[in-house]
Amino acid sequence: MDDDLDDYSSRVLDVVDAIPPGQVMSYGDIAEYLEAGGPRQVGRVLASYGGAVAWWRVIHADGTPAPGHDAAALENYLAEGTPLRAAPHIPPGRPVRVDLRRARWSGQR
DNA sequence: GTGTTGACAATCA
DNA sequence: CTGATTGCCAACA
Repeated sequence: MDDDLDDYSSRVLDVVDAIPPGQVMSYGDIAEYLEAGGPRQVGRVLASYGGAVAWWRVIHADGTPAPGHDAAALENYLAEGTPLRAAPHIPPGRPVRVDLRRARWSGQR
């Protein structure tokens, strides 16, 4: 089955896929959780193979979603019930911000 | 082998 | 809050 991915990439995708709805993890958190690589490596993996996982559940340490489709991420957050730190009416030019205070998932809870 | 780039993070101004 | 700077780690030319 899908052993085409590297060991590290497979692990990252596994963690992202393990994030429950309504929760999110920052790139650095995933790297720390895996005790390997760094936030940049996690971003690289998602940029290459993230199309198979809920990449919108992986965001920056500031609470801002990844580029490419921030609007899609917002739709997902509203659908999943992710704690956002902004009104449902987001005017253009306003970066979406997730309430990491509550949405941060420690891989265990 | 060296230099640059990148879906990052933390600190300082 | 925004912008600039530095550090970290791996992939890529």
